[in-house]
Amino acid sequence: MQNGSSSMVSEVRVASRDLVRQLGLMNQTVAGTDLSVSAVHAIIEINQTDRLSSKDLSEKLLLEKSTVSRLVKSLIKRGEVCEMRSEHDARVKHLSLTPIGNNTLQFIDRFAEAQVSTALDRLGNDAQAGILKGLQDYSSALQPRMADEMPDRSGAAVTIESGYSAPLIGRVLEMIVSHMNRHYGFGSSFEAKVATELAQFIGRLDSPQNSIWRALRGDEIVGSISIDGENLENGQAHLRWFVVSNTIRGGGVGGALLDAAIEFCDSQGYHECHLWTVKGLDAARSLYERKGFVLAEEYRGDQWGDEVLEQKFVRSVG
Amino acid sequence: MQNGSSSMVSEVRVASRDLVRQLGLMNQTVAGTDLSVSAVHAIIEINQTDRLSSKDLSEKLLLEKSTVSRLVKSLIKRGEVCEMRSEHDARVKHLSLTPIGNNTLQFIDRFAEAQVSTALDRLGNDAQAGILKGLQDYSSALQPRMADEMPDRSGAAVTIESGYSAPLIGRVLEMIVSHMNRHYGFGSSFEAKVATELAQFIGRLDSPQNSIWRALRGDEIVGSISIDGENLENGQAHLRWFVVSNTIRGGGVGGALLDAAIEFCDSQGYHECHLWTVKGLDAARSLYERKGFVLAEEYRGDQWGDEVLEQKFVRSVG
DNA sequence: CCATATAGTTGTATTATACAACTATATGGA
DNA sequence: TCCATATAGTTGTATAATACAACTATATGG
Repeated sequence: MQNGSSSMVSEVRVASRDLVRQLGLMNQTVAGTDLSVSAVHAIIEINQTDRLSSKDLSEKLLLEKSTVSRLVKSLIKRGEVCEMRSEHDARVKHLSLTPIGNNTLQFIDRFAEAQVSTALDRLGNDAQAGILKGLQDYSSALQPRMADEMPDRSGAAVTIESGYSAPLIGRVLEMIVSHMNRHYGFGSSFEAKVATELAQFIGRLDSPQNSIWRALRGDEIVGSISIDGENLENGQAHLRWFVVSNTIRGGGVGGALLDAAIEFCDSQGYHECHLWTVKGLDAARSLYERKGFVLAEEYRGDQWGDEVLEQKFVRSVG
Repeated sequence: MQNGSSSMVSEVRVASRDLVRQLGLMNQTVAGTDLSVSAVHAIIEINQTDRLSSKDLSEKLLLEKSTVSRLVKSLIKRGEVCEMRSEHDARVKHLSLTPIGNNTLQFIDRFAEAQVSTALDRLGNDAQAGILKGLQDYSSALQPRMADEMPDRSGAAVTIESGYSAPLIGRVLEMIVSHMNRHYGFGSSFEAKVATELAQFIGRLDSPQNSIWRALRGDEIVGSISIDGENLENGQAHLRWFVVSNTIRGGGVGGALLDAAIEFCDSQGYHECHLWTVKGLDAARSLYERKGFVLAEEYRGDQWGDEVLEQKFVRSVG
């Protein structure tokens, strides 16, 4: 497992910050227009995709749907965009640019093209190609990858088993703690806390309210998830210690673990299943939301040691 | 003069947009925090520079001073930043991070480092280096360059002369029209308009209210500027047709032309000098502001043909 | 000494983002 | 077929950010 070197990472960050400033991304208006970044992106996307809906736009811009709804409304008011109700689904509206919107798009294109080509003209062809490749590699590498969307490089089959097998506690600790240490600097007190609670939980596995699953690649434990039915109020399950090894890419391991946990909750008749995570783990969030979890709360908390921005997700049954 | 190819430019733009979205730059909060992009940048800068003032910060972030003042005020209120009045200048306050601010900085660093290294780890060392170099090249190439800050590649001396010499109208037209065509798509009607007005103005050069200057490199006209004293109200001069050739880099040609025009205005007793420009020409804007021009108005206008976002700058004497 | 410049603050206006609740329409299982 | 639930989009609400302009306090140089 190779890490980008600390100096390389720092320098990428410096360059990224510089780009943000040069491109005016902190300013209220961009591209020589009186439009925001989001509005400029929206206009470009609306032009590029036939029959684009607000939902599509929200997904492309990675913005919340109400934000997009208001953005579209504002652009319609300016005369830049018009909408037409879909013939197939009366809820959906297809967005397109008006002639005014097309004028604005042309202006934006000229402005941006001039800006970029002015920059590129200062450099030779090799450097230009390097810029393009670097930007493309970086942006695609930044894409959140859901565990079950990436091809498994090892090619070995992974199975999901319920119950304990050695060295489950150690493996779970290793995977969780190395991740949290790397991302949040959590150290020994964090690991001690998790170990104590997990060990205590394993001692409670004989209770039908609790269960644990492990993902196995051969004999190797590469993932785990637990449902603790004794930790919250009656009728509420606590999804805990959900982790997939960094060596796993794809194969749907995370999704399968989550499915197993959810099926257990439903068959046990839990009304709700709660989990806590740290803001920013977008891949995990996507997976939770796909499985019916909804963000219930967000706060600064220290349940994992140091203070982080915590999110609580809840999946409710009826 | 080589242009970045149209396809190359488009692809750089696509990748840039994608980066904006992946990095969450359109979102209200970033880096797993409840802070804005600007606040995160501010915290990082305050940590990096001893005795940083608000003015310094405003220059680094490329944000307006009142925005920075409020941003700092907000961070102080949150307990992240403290300020200390300078011993040398009672107006200046030096900013530093509090222990709370340092905690936040550490969180941001970990978050960003994990994000970047997660992305970089997906790629080999060559691609990582390519990303870094591409980002660095692009951001530095995007830096606005003032004409008089860039070394003159030709090495030949440029002189400023007043009055007309052939083919002044043609050269001014060529420089202005190719620039505006490239940046804004202005075409034949624009050129006809400029030619008519410039030719008419040359016919008015015998009036002591008007004057024109040209920058000469040998016999070649590489820049020009005009003051039209009959175009606005009494006491107001109209600075028109200011242009420097793309082949000129540095040598202070733009500044020298502007100085000549300003000296003329002052000696003629004009109370004000007005000029119009297009929003987004940051290099020109810097130069104007350095010479005492102040943004007076900004609006959508079409004085140059197609509709653009126009800015009017005014330099007042007493 | 004083007109002017400068660093920073405040007045004012506008706008953008997101959580939550709501409305209208679609869907699929009983 | 019906109805509980899901979905696309809108609105309520709150908060915060950005910038032009005017102001206050301090510095500067003729």
